[in-house]
Amino acid sequence: MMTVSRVINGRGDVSAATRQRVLEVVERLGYRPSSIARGLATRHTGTLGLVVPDIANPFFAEVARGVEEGAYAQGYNVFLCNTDEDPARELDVLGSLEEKRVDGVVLCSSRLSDEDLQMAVDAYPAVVLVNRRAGQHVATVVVDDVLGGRLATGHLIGRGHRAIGFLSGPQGSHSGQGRLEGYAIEMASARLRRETRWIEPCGPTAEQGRLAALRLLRGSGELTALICYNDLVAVGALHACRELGRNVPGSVAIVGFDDIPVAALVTPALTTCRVSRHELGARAVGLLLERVRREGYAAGEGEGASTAVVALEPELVVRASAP
Amino acid sequence: MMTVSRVINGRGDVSAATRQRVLEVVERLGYRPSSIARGLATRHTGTLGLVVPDIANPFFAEVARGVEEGAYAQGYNVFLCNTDEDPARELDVLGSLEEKRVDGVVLCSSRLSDEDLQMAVDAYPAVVLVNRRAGQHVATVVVDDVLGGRLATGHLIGRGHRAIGFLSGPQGSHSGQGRLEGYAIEMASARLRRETRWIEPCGPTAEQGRLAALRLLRGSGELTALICYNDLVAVGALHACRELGRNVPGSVAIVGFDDIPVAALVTPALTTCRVSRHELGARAVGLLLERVRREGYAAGEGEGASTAVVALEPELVVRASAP
DNA sequence: TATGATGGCGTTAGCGCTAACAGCAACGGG
DNA sequence: CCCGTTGCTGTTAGCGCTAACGCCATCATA
Repeated sequence: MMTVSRVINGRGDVSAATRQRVLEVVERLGYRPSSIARGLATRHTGTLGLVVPDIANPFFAEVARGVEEGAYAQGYNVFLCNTDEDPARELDVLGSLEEKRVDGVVLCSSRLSDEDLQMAVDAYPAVVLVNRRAGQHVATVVVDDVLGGRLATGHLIGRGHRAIGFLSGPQGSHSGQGRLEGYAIEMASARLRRETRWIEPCGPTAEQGRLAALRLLRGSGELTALICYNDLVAVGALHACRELGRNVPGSVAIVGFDDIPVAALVTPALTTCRVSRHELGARAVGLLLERVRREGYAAGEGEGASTAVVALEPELVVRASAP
Repeated sequence: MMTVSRVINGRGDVSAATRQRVLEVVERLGYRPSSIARGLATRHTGTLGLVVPDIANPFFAEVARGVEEGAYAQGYNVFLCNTDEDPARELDVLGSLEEKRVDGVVLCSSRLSDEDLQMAVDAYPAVVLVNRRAGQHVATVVVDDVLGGRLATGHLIGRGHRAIGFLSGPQGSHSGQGRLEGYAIEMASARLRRETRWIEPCGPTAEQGRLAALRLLRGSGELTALICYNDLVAVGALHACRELGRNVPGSVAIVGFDDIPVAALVTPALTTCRVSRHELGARAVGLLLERVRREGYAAGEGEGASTAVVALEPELVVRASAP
């Protein structure tokens, strides 16, 4: 029995002959070692938790893909949990993952209060946060939204636009704030005028984007470009321009964010700011597994302390709506 | 220890006083029973496997959502696995799920050969197939594509169309075949002429849809309507019509399949045939848990034998492209 | 009063693995 | 010839839980 274990885990010394014999029997019996018995004995389960608001949201679906791929490559399986943006449910799934004794957790866009988040983080052997920060010493992967805002704004300024509007998305949105900040920075550094009325909050949907764009364009006819919170809002803005008889990009240039699939399919195709969501997930699971391994194999505080906070840089995809 | 177990699982007789005392201690210690130790003892892990080609594909993401929701509601956690449409990888993840001793598996669009599929199905306590059949006695949830094809075709016929083209998608596609069959049935029952050249296969992308639509419309100018394999192809057809100067829906009506998010956002908005992907997942996990429980609690062949094959009925969403 | 039939709780064993150590050959250097 | 060393394999104990049983009170029934 012990020898079998040694063969299967490839650890310890076993003669080639015995190894061969064991492998044959294993093959013949179709024997599969029980991961859960092993987990009980070793205190490592080879499982990770992935907590997202909603896997049906393409953003998180792609992140999940990145996470799963990385985990699979290293022999881990991942538990998928949806929180529905509900903090109570989030706590609940985190609890169930704890009972399942996962080796680590990737926690996306947590809606937990700072204290609850801290408690949750402490409860696990390893945690990586995505799109949410919690102090310097907890591993985190975020999108550099300020840079995104700067890229979009800088591109438009470079094309000669001076009066640039901003559909800033939901008031509480972290990414919206960051993008707006980038916009402000770039406008300021180009010494361009900024008007508060050029900034219009809106819901994150095409319809709400359309309405907000109508308000903005009617109220401030001088605008020649619009930066939109995300691509759905940008699509709404496109519809608004059509309604107002304003040509895109001739009369109004439009830039979106995220590069969702529709972005390339609407007419005119959207110029948009993208970050690889797949990479977001891949980096997160990379950080996580690094920590899991350190915890697992070298319990002695390795102190190799890799970067705890990774900020992914977005890039601008230039298409017809703002060439 | 045994009493604690009884309290936590709510089974067996425990006095109210003792229960209270146990619960207090559990609370104070922040004790979490180990799911894996329990799993080892009971041979039930409270975990399910979900195997999909690619979670980044919105179709499967929504199915996954349905599955996860149903599982969560019943206290199960789900392992997410991507196969990348690669049979070898599919076998591999199925193996790892087996080692994790999942209580059941939802297997989506399996690319396995019939024998491999059968072996995989036999290896688990419970399996439900989605979008793939494997004999009458293995539980399955599928989309009624024939009905979908009939709905799309019937709608067009009802609007007076007589010459209806069909962009039938990839040659090997199961759903494409079904939809085409529905088309044939409906055309026949309306005693309409059918031409082989009205049927044009194509890849499942917008670009390939565009090219196929160009071929079809140029070759058969008499067509007044196009049924498209899916919405992406339909978007391509829309572009093709624009290129050919043919108004949609005035000169050509277009119907797609799936109702992906773009469908409502393009102009004109797409008439399309939709089935709730969320429900697909929900039904699958429903069937699965039914079987898991039967296996688990009443080992005696309950023979309650609920329907093994569920076919979900699609519905037509009428929008501007084929009013 | 003897006789079950409970209700409440403890004991024992074992789920399937692995860590840690123990044993035993064979071998080479002193 | 002894002793350490290395290479291979077996033994023991225990990971944290629960199934199955056993034991003792208590209580209603014959």
